[in-house]
Order: sequence, then structure tokens, then C-alpha cells
Amino acid sequence: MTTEPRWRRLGPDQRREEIFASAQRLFALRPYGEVSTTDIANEAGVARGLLNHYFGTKRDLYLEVVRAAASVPENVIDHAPGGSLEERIDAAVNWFLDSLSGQDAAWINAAGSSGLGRDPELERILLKAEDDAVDRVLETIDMADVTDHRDELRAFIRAYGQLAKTAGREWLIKKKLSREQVHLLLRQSLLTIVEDVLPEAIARDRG
Amino acid sequence: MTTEPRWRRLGPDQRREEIFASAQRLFALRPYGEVSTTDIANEAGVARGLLNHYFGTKRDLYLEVVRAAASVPENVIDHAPGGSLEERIDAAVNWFLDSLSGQDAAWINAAGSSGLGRDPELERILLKAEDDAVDRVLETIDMADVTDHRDELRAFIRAYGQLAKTAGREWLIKKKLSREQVHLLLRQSLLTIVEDVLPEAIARDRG
DNA sequence: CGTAGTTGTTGGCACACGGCCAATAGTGCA
DNA sequence: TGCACTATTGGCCGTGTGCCAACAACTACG
Repeated sequence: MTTEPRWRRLGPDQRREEIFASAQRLFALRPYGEVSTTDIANEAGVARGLLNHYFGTKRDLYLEVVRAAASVPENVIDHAPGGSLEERIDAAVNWFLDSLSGQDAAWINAAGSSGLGRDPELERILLKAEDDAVDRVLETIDMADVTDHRDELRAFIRAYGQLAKTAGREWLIKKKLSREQVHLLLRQSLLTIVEDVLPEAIARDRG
Repeated sequence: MTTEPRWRRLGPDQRREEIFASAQRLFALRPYGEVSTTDIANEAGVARGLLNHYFGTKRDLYLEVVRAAASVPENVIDHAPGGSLEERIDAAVNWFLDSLSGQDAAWINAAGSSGLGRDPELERILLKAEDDAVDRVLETIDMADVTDHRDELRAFIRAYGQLAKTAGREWLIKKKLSREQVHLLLRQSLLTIVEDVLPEAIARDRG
């Protein structure tokens, strides 16, 4: 009589995946403090100690989940450059809104750092994601190679990114705006920044 | 020989204040999870149990601190209405930037909810603060009494608020922008929203 | 087919932290 | 001076997390 094993032994990657998935599910549901490692372990059908073995600390696991959620979806458009500035901007905005509604819209919730009190590591992760998003935008509107006042441009776009994220929330979650209205807001704002604010900001150099 | 007391007995309000101040200091320094009630108690020179007595739970104390940090400074300008739209917007932006640099700039860090996984109560607090800020802006630019598409207007302004907060950070913390540049960005963006986006958004009603 | 080796996995120990509450001790008042 | 009032303490207890040595599933080799 061959007694069947009490648990299955998996390859490290596979088990890691399982745990990570469970963590994703739970962390998306409730905030960090209200998710216990026991919960995650149970969800994954695994002993609690295994989390530490694969991810180190609970916090480390959390940070990995956040990193995954914060990064903009990779499926960029084919980026057909031509056209006027307005057309390119229009395309960029459309791409953005599509990827918002298409995705499970996970990263729309990945807000700026926690409520208060800097958390350097978390901040670093979110800033990295933000910067990637900025690059994406700059590429899409064919301004990736501006070198003159690069820092200022990026700062403007970063601020714009927050506007975009918030507007997205107003559309998808709070339902106060229609897609067309959000599109309008994003198009006009970006247009103003590129055509109006940037040149002027360059003219009067920064102090 | 009169032995001197081991501790002083204060009025409830005063002691409450002391503890609250200590909590503010520590929560501003490190994130929630890395501040223990013991830390706060030590900082306040008080027994740990007293925190619970005055504030209930650690979380309750935290929420009060956040509420204080998130609310925009009350010292509004005298609000001299007259002038063109551009002048009014200019005044509003100036007021905003002044209150940013003037304050200890605490609330500039009070970002949207935690990194992931909704925290309803925290969210409620931050949304309340955000809405107050929106009201403040609308008053300052004399658009507080628009009734037609109030929800849309407020949504636009809310998104704009995030842009403003981020731009403020780029100026005061990251030093990528000068005050003039931020001013320019905020003025032009708000102008575009009010003069351009809003009318158009109203024309094509929301679906 | 048995057996030793590898390592994914478990279970429990130790410790830190937060909520709670009965006992204590400043403090003003009679 | 003593008494009542209550601000404040100190410790108990449950919970959550990191850690690690033992264990067992699986593999390979004799």
C-alpha cells in the first residue's frame, strides 16, 4: 500500500509563482496592514515559513507586488510617428485610455507613496514606474530626443501624468466623466504644455 | 522631606496635544508600519497605554494626524473677486504657491491612498481634503456657483489638483522647476481647462 | 528494488507589537 | 490633613512575523 504524499514538491519557480499570485490577489483587496502572511500562506495552500524562504520578508513580497502593479503595460502601440503634433498627441491619449480600460486597471490604483511619512524604497519603485511612463509618452509624441531642457520637460510631463491618472479614475471608477471628456482634457492639457508652457518656460530660463 | 512626583498630572487636552505632536513628528518621518506606539509614547514621555486612552487605536491616532496634514491651510486670501478670468487665475495660483512655500509643506507629501489595496477610511479623509481644495480653487476663480455641469467641473479641477501638487513637488522638493515655471504651468493649464475644455465638454454632453 | 542524497517544505520557537484593564499616585478640595 | 477624583501607569494576553532545524518528497545511483 503506497500512502499518498501529504504535499507535493514543486520546482522553485512554480511555487514562487503560486505564492506571488496569492499575494497579488490579497494585496489588491485590502491594504498592507490588513493582510497577514498567514492569509497569503493559506490562500496559496502552503506553510507560512515558505513565504520568507522565497521572498525574504513580508515587505519584500509586497514591494514586488507593487512593482508589478505599478509598471505600465508593455504592449506599446506600433508607434507610427508621422502626422502633426496634434495627431500624435491624439494617438498617445488614445493609447493611454485604451490601455486603461483594457487592463484590469490595476496600476490606476497604485497611487503615490503611502499617506504620510516617506517610504524611500516604495517611493523609488513608484518613481521608476512614473519615469518609464514619461518616457513612453515622450516617445509617442516624438519628443524623446529633446535635449535642451530635458529636466523641465520631464517634470512637466510627470505632473501631467498625475493629472492623467486622476482623470482616468474619474472616468473608470468614479464615473464623473465620460471617455470623450477625459480625452478632451488630456489632449488639450498636453497640447498646452508642449506648445505653450514649454517654449515660454525655456524663454525665461529657470533660476 | 517631600519626595517629588514621578510624573506630572496634566489636563486631558494638554496631554492629548503632547501625544498628538509626537505622533505628528514620527509619522512625518517614517511610514506607519515603522512607527511603534512605544516610539510615540517614548517621544511624548508617557506610558504606552495612554495613547489608547486618548486616541483609541494606533490607527485612529494615525488617521487624525493624516487628517491634519491633508487639509489645506485655512489662511485664505481676502478674495478680492474682480478682474478678468486670467487675473483671477493668476491670483489663485499665486495664493497656492505661497501657501506651499510658506507652510512647512506637510500636506504636499500627503499623497493618494496607500500603494495598493483600498483603505476606505483613509481614502475618505483624503478625498474630503481634496474636495475642500477644489472648493477653495473654485471660489478663488469665482466659479463656485456654476451649477450646470458641476460634477464634470469638479472632476476636472480634481485632476488639475493632482497636477498642481506634483508640480509643487517638482519645485520644492526635487528642484527641477523654478517657481516661475510652475506658475506658468498651473496658469496655462487651468486657463485651458476653464476656457477650452469645459465648454467643449459641455457641448458634447457626457454619455 | 533498496537506499542514500538533495532540497522543497513544514512546524514550532522567540520576540515585538498593540489593545486592554486593574491598580496606582498626582492633585484639588473640604 | 485626609479624602475623593481621575490622569497615568505597568503588566497581561492575543496576534503577527522572522527564523531555523527537522522532515519528507523526489531523484539517482548501486
